Amino acid sequence: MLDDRKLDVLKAIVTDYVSSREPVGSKALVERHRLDVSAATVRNDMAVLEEEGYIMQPHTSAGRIPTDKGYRLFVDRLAHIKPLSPAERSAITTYLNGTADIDDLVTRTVRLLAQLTRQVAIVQYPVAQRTVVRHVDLLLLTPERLMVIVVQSSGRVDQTVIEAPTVDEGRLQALRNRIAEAIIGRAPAEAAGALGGLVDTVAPEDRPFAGPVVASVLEAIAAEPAAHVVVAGLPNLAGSPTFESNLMPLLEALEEQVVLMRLLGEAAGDNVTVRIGQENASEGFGSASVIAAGYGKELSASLGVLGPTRMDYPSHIAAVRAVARYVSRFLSEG
Amino acid sequence: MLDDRKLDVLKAIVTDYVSSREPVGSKALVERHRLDVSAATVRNDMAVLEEEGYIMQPHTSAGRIPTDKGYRLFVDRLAHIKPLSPAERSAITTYLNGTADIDDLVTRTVRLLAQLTRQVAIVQYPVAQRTVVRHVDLLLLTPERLMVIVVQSSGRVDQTVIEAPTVDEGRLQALRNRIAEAIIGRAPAEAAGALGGLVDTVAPEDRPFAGPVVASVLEAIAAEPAAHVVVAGLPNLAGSPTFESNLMPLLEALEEQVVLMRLLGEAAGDNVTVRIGQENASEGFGSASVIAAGYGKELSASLGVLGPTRMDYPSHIAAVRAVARYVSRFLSEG
DNA sequence: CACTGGCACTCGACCATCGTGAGTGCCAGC
DNA sequence: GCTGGCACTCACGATGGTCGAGTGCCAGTG
Repeated sequence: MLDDRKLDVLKAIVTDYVSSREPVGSKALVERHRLDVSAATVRNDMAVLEEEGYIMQPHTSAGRIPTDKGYRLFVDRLAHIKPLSPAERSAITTYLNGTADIDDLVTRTVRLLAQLTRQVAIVQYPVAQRTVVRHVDLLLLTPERLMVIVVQSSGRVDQTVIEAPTVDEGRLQALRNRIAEAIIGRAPAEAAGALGGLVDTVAPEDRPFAGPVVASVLEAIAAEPAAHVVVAGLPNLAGSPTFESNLMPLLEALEEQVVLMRLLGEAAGDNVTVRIGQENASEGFGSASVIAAGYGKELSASLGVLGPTRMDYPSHIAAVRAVARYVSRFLSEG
Repeated sequence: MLDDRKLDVLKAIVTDYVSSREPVGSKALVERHRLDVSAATVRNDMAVLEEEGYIMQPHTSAGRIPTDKGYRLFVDRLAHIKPLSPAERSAITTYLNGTADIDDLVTRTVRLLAQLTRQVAIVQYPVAQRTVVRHVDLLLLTPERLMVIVVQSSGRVDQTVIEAPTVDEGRLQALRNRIAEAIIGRAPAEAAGALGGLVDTVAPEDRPFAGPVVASVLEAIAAEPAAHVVVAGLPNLAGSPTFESNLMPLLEALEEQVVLMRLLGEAAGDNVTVRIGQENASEGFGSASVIAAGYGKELSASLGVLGPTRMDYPSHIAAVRAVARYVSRFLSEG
């Protein structure tokens, strides 16, 4: 159905359209690519490609532009991932070296991606896959207020201030020790179970303060770390004529954490996934593509870039993959 | 120079232009406002106002629009702050009630402001004005790694994991107690001073691990909490023709924390400050106005909204002030 | 049979022209 | 000092015509 030359034509159309942003015609095509056939022949091929739904005309007597299906074929079979330039490679290392903590890492990563691809970058905060409770502290702030601190192996620290009836330091520490004994070294789910019966076993006179304390510990280990997402490179949207016309709904969507999460989707390992145009589950992203990859291992999540369907897939796929790998290495090395 | 009627005319021009977004002419003015004079008279007044630099014509034979100077006069002398509607008032309370922590408070506040004003909202994370060290904990994770936890009265918790030579629990706790004694209840600056000489007084054999521990405590209390700023309501920019033409530099600027901080400026107490057009220090915000207010007391910072110079000052000033006050109350009540 | 050159046709982009009307400044009169 | 009247200006939108890139089709050729 599609012989090699037709595939070449499609490939040429995609690359030309991506770089010129304008519908590409048969004549320009034979000039810019060594196709070794005449424009008329290319026209015939284009007619077939159009019939099959890989390309389309924005209006009669204009050049052709790729459809979602065309891009898909291009990404799956025609594009070979373009290795990063040395400059880009070194940008990644210099940008990420000297990272202080997770917050910093995420911030730097999202900026890096936005800069490398000149698209909108999206990075999800890594969430711990396995974590255990490592430390519990009860701390008298004032006679009526105490702070509950729970530290997990993931590095997560929850602290809550609660009101509680007056209690002396000794009984407080006794309670702390009992709680610590029950949950330290355990995963949140187990720990919650172990805490369940604990209140019943404390002396009745201690229950008024033990109750709230245990409750807040439970809350700390139960609370799903809010899956958090950060975005950078929004200015790059404004440069793209594709989006400029109706920026508003897009910007709106990009302020919604939920939408962003869905866009990144599930990413397994550091495989790069590409979602083109209508393939995106979310409303309003019909003319956008997302290139995403997972990163990290025990601490893991997704990152990616979003741009117009007319984007430079070979380069951007390489960039996303490289950044994901680098961040993974960074996380596992501490 | 400017009699009452001229001021009335200016006021009418500002309000009409804000609501209609179109240059306003003399005829429309007398029709929509009870000025009790003819259009010709208004034209004379407008000529004076233009001469004085309060209004201008985008082109000959078009209506007039206010200049920065005109808006300034309007804000300072003509506008009376419009009380919030009951709906808005209740929106504030329902939106902010049920706030869990500082993070949550900031996120909700910025969204609330964006929604109330339909402009870009900017909220700075509150930073502690006065804080004292409240708690120090040294925690053996593995024989070679220990976690240092420092809690300050601001609610801030720093935890760091450091590598240290093997040490037993007893000597570790002894060190903890000495550190605690030296710094608990003190402000960071004093505490740092008190810690300075401490290493010299520990037994020489303990120094290998005492050194790093003290260093990390110092770091925890020294580190300025990064002044952090969040933004919401960017979609509202896209709706405004003022900005739509050159969105890109604006979006770029709004991704820079430093720029945002400068835009909010120093806000004293909960006084509302208004910066109109060129009054903004930052480049590229010549056609934008910022309404900002401080909030909070011990924990304090600034918040505000950014929009086109052509914005509804009376309402937005009211909204910013109300939100700032509400958030302040929220913070002081715990 | 696939490819090519030629040709008529289509249709959006671009440009110049022109009428319209809102809005102005000025002036004489009340 | 205010008003009505009047001539003038100029952005805006509609109209229409030209231009050219690009197409589809067809007959001819190796």
